[in-house]
Amino acid sequence: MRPTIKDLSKALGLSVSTISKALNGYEDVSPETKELVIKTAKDLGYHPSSIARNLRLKANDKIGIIHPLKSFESEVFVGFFRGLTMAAQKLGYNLVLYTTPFKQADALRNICRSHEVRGMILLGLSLSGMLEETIVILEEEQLPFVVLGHPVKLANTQELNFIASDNRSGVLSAMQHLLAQGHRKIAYIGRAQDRENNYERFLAYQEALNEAGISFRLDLVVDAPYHAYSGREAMKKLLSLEDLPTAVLAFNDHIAVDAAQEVLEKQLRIPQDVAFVGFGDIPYARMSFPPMTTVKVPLREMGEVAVGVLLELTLPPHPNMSKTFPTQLIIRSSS
Amino acid sequence: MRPTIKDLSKALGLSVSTISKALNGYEDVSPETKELVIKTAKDLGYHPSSIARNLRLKANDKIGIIHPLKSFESEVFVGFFRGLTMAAQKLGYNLVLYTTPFKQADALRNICRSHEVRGMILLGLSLSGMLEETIVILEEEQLPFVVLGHPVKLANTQELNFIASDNRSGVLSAMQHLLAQGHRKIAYIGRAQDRENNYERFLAYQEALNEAGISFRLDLVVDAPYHAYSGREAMKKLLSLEDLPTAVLAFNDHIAVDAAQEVLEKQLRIPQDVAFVGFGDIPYARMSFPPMTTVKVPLREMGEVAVGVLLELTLPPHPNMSKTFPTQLIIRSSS
DNA sequence: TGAATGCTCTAAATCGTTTTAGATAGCGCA
DNA sequence: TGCGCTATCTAAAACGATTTAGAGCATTCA
Repeated sequence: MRPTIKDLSKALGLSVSTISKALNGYEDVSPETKELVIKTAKDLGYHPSSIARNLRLKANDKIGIIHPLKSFESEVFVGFFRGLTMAAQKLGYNLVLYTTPFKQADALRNICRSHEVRGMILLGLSLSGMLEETIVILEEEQLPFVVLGHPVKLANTQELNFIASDNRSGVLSAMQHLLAQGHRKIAYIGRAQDRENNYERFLAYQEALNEAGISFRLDLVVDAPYHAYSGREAMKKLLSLEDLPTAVLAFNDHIAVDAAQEVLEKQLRIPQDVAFVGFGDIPYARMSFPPMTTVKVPLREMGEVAVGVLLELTLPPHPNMSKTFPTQLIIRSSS
Repeated sequence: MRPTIKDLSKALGLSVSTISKALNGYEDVSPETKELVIKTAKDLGYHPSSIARNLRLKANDKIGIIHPLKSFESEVFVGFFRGLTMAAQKLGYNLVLYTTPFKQADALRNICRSHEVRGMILLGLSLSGMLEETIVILEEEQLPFVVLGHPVKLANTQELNFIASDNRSGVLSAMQHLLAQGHRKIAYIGRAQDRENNYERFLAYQEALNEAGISFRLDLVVDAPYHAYSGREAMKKLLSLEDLPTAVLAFNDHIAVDAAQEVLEKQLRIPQDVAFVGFGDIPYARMSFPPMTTVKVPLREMGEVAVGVLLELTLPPHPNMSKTFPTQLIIRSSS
């Protein structure tokens, strides 16, 4: 069995409290004792039990992440994770992954009350419809949390803290890029009916068309559900039109790269026949052929900031700390 | 403040121990009392503190993962994470991410002794040279662990448990595929000097050449260090040779796709001028252009099995449980 | 000399559970 | 009536730390 503070106390003939104080830098321990305790602790290989400490202090060095099972399917989420781990590592915290769906409905309450994490970061819950439910519980339990990845505006809740990208300006810059190249028939592949990122990007697409005096064509908007081949399927629909688009703006890079594949296989050229712009700048946007023009979203930075904001939330007072990150158009050879 | 078991005890006029027993299905509590306690617990929103339980029971529902900061850069690791989260979720465990490098050298000892995880899964530590050091500590602390992703054979340690892919048969099948197409000048891009996966794959490459009666050409082997563009750089070297290779076997898909890009930009055709085979079958092997022929490694399954093996290790006795997973050649249009 | 002060140290409570050992009461039976 | 048995409940210790309140002792000052 590993030595506890009691073993150390016995070994030195000192009280448990003196040991604890010596180890935690209290003033009322003589320098000699302090030194002796530290040395003996090292010799015996003593390390305090973080579980016991947490119980006593109601504190901990962990940050929870609530995320759906499929998080690791998406390069975007992986980008967030990159930032989350970096920030956590830098600040001395560890990440605990709580993968939804939870077994029981109140497993989350359990976690909240057990003081095992300092707060929660919510990732990708909106797709599975878990977001609202989760937020209600977290607010009731008064556990700080941050929503990472998209804007969120809910009725019946306090003001929420979220970390999102500036979808509007991102799409506008992408559209301006395409418009400047003379494109007038620009298709959009992505969900139009959803909320959050989907909605904001689609809205901005329409706004850009409007601004340019181009009338919106419903047949140039194709829905792309969340699965691996939705880009190709959408592109097939677009290529079957009478009046073909000359450019495609996709909701994300994954869809864009997938759609581009379909175009290449049909022996069409990119960007001469169809130009492409994605969204996100995931690593493979650059690895794809041709390299994909895209709107860069600072995924890693957003993850890092999420951790920072969460930790600030743990120290009241905390005004709303939502942050929207600027995006940047990265022009590659697909457009 | 959240209700504790004491609050419940006061509210019901029953002793703390009765509450605890009622909630934990003991036999010496009357059915009526049991029902009442459960109902009241629900009404008051009582949930036991997992921290306190863990302290008392010296148990927990967490599995630790020690991994380098750059894990999320690699699709291979992300594939492992996919399996890890799936298995953990299914079995009711949560994952705790310990991102190396640790602050202090003995932070790991700390974790081991605090009983905060049931065991550790080691991911990608060999690259940073942390593997041996970590293993020594884990063995000293007697915390069960599993190495995921590559074979490992260390001196001075007990027999280790690892989860790896069958590199040899994977490379042999890839080489047979290329040889069957008549390729004789097959290049290899990857690290030849390293241990583990690198070494095994390179060895199998040589073995296949040997078997086919083709003499090994040193100029057809190009080192590819671990960074984003190493595939392109290696390919540049290969394309500057007098006697060009007609096929390329890459250490992994990332390198293969990157190298293929270079070929395409030089206006060469794939697979007519140069055929490609990767290793791993990460998602973008299929998304790349042209879709990449590759050796599929069951990343997700390996992650799942790692969790299973680790949990078995926590219940003695445990013989060596290393597992090597079969691979599968997936032929796409790059070859 | 006596009181006050300062320096170390310790006892004991506490965090929220689980579990062992024992208490109490009711009941049947001789 | 008294004994033993069963069914139900409780007291208290334990897990491993931190922290408050106070004890003991030497020194200093009036």
